[in-house]
Amino acid sequence: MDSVAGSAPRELRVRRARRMTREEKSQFIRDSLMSAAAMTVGEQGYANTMVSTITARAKVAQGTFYNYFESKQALFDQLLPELGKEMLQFIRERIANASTALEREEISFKAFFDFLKKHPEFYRILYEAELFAPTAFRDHMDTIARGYVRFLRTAWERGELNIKDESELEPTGYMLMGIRHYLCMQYARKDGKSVALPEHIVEIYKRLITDGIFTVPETSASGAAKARQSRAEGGGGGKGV
Amino acid sequence: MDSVAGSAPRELRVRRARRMTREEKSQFIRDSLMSAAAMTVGEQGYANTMVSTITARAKVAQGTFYNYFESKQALFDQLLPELGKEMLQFIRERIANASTALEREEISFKAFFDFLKKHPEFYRILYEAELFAPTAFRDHMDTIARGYVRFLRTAWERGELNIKDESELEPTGYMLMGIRHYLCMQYARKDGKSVALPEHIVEIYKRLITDGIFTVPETSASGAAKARQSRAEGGGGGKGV
Amino acid sequence: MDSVAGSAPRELRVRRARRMTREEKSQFIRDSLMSAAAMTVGEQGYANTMVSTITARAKVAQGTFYNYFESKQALFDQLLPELGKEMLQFIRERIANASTALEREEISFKAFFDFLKKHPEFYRILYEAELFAPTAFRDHMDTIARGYVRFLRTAWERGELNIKDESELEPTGYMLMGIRHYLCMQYARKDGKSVALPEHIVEIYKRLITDGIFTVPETSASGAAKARQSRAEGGGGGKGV
Amino acid sequence: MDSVAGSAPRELRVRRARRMTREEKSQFIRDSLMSAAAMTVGEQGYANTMVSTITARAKVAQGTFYNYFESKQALFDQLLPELGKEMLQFIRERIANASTALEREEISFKAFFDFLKKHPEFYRILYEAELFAPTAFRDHMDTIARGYVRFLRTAWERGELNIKDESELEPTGYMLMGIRHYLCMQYARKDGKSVALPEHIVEIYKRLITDGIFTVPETSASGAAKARQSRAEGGGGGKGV
DNA sequence: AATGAATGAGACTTCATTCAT
DNA sequence: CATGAATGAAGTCTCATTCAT
Repeated sequence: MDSVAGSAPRELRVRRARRMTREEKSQFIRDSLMSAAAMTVGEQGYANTMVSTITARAKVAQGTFYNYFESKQALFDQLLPELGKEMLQFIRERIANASTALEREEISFKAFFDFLKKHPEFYRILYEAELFAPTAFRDHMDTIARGYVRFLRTAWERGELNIKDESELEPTGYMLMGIRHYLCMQYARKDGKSVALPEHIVEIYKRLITDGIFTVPETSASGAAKARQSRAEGGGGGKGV
Repeated sequence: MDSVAGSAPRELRVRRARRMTREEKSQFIRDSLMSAAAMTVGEQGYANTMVSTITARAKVAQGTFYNYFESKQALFDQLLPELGKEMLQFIRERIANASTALEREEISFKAFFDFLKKHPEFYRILYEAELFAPTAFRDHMDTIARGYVRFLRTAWERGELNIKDESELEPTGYMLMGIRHYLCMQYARKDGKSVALPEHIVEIYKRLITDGIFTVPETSASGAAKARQSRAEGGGGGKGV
Repeated sequence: MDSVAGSAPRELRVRRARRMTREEKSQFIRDSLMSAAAMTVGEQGYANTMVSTITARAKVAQGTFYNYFESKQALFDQLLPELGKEMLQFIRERIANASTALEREEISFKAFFDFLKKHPEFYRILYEAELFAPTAFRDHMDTIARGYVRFLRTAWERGELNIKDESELEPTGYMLMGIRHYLCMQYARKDGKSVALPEHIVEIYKRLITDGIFTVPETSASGAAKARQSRAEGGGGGKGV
Repeated sequence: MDSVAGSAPRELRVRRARRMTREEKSQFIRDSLMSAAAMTVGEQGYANTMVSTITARAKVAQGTFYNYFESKQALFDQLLPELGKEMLQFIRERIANASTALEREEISFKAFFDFLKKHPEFYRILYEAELFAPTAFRDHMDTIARGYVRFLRTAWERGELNIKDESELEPTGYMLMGIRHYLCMQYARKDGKSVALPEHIVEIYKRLITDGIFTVPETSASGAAKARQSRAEGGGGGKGV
């Protein structure tokens, strides 16, 4: 399947239907079902997605569904993995030529939202999976987290990270994932549909992950605090001194 | 109601039932229903929570439910607001004597997880509400975000924040909310139940919000980058270089 | 009870409540319930009349209902008899000074519709009773029919009726009742509410009961036919010859 | 469908079930449901007819019901139209060779009761529809009334009617309908079941619609009155003078 | 394999009646 | 007696899954 929810050239395919081998046809139906399910879940959520809706959309009979999937749940369990793989591939291609860790994270961050724009259904498929396809959700989160850990470890070894211990890598990854989710929820959705993330949100994201948010209070009088203080002066923008 | 889902000393109360006035009894039943609903949603999620389960748990007849709530959905819509208010109160009491913004955020952060430990059902009630009580969810999120904005603005005016423009306050709030959610999801849940957040996670959280994660690359050669560089030297801990 | 559904001077009575004896109060509540039931049935029909609606309207508690009536059905069973008696009384007063049978029937006919205008709820109370208070309905119909039989017999003995045998009296009564019902249904109802019967309908009614509808065909060549023929000529109005 | 409520040779059909095509089977089930509903409504009334009763009687699962009808109400709304059409067809066939208007009305009148004997359930289906399928009821009544108007107009144009103005046609139709209903109610029902209408009732009906009931009093001294007087003498049967 | 109708468990909700105060 | 909340039986409808063709 090229794309779970891709609005593939159905007509073309249908016209060729006669020439399809048995296996091709079988594959085509499976894809149709997955695609129909993805679109429906994207629009209505898992809870409101009925087998009858999926099959109607895929233009097959209800019974056919059960020739391809054990149950509705079985399909749900495959939805996120398939689309998730696509997403990872999509992002991977973008970050290929990033030089620094920060740059890479920025590209990845943007790519995520670009993917979402291309696959608006992904938002619900992903975030509702915690409830309706918990295993798939866990796997996906693990995969993403592992990816982060790998990436962060490399960066850390190059001194590009404010991190002391290896054990901080995973939590850091989850924090970044949480940020992504919430910025997505708040700034990349409109009337239940995915839209592009405003550019300035990207900037704010960048600042958080580079500069943090809070300045360390004077009282601690640490070297770090001093450095931060100087940074605040240099960077300007602080309201008072 | 002391607590929506408080596993109050039911037996004791029941024994006193005879002395309850009508109004007290009415209040008691409403509380029982809310409490039963909260517990059930906390354990099974909104989707698997049936009126019959709630009433069985509250030890009343099914019909009684509808003397107190218009519909199952009506109760669902009240679940998060009630518990959410409690949570806010709980946190507010803790942050009363925080001096700096950072300290305040830390206390608030910890308090959230303490509340969760006390009310393990809150996790699902809160995060599944996006699906099953969308209005309540939105309201809650707005409330929290507004709280953050207020708090952050004050901090910002005191120069305790790395923020240039007021418009960054809200996104910043959402990012912090996202972090909280994901740390909660990953580190404060065990077998579907809420557990305490490990102490070291708090530390990592603190670092992120103060120092950020990534160091700015040399190439940009900005003042901020320099400062950061010096900080990295002073603070030590960077593995490489 | 002066009137089942009479919009009696409630306020007045309430003001006097303190002076009511126990029995008066009891009577007042019963009347209120009957009245509330009558209005509700008149507006919504028996099927949609709930005990809670009745008691709310009568401004008493639900439980009070069962101090006055065995069950909802028991009240339903009394509704038609009470209002039916009123109707009969109302009509009886009007026909007191009719001289001929025809005149009497006309007055009675008109009085029925006048009563209906005064008690719009009577339509449903009466005609839905066939379903929801069958015994009361049967009794009512029997009563009306007996009244007709008595009246018709007298008229017949005076030679004012085209009837050969006593056994025709009852069916004749029922036919008149059916006519009344259907003219009522079709011409004295507007948007589910009772309205006045147009005057010309009364005229048509009169003609039917005096002249019949159909002229007897020539072929029978009976004396009656001849007479009728002459009547047709005299009365004019036949379109052709 | 041959007949909505026809107690068709089910067993025979079932034995043939294997040979039924899908469409036939589908039609068979729909018929079974309609038939079961008709019988049940005929016996118990709309109010006491439950989906479970219908499906049990039709020997299908409850869910099957909803493959054929949107809701219970939807079926109710179709019950009268379907059976009503049958009734009209039944009557139409009978009146084909009536020569005079009076004869035609007599045949139609009798045919109605014959139909009722064949379809005892029709009584409740028809007359309870005013409450439980109001639109269908109104439509049916309109149809019947229009039929009457058409028929009466023709008769009137041939001079077979005692009517002066076209506007009297419709009310006349309704009066005849009302008579039919009440004679049916009183004389063609026994223990809630439809039975044949006694022959002498037909005679009484005929007299009413030809001769009317009341004789016009002398005082008016009109030609019509005189004619009627002579008729009364000629026809004999008046009890005395 | 495709079809699409049949199945039936199970959820929500209503409301007459009961009952403790 | 009045109150009004509690009760629970009963009914409608949904939809995942099965099954005969």
